[in-house]
Amino acid sequence: MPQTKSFNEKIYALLKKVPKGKVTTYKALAEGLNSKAYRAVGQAMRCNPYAPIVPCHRVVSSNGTLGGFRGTKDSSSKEIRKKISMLMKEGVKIKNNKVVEFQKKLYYFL
DNA sequence: TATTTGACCAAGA
DNA sequence: ATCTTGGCCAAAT
Repeated sequence: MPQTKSFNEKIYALLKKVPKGKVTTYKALAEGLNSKAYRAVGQAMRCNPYAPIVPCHRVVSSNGTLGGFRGTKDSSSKEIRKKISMLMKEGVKIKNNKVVEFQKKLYYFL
């Protein structure tokens, strides 16, 4: 049986697997897929092309930053701000655009 | 089919 | 510390 699902779909599946209150990084997702397509991951999340089933707000950069579009360093985007609020509500605190103890809240796929 | 892009990462200056 | 460069991969055009 060939893999009918694209990489993107796998990413969504993995992201869906992440429990709330936890975060993951593009890298971790890629690694979970046995690939290094950090970029492809972000590219896929670019706009949740698949549905609200993909909690992109739970995805952060390897640096612990929100990642968020390369210019969104000050949470300019309201969407991002909203995501931050959601994370805070779930237990993930954000400080200075960075996840507090992000490494501790990181969800490991491996 | 080829080129461009993109919410990345790591290292170098 | 910030900025630039190179590299990586897949999806979109």
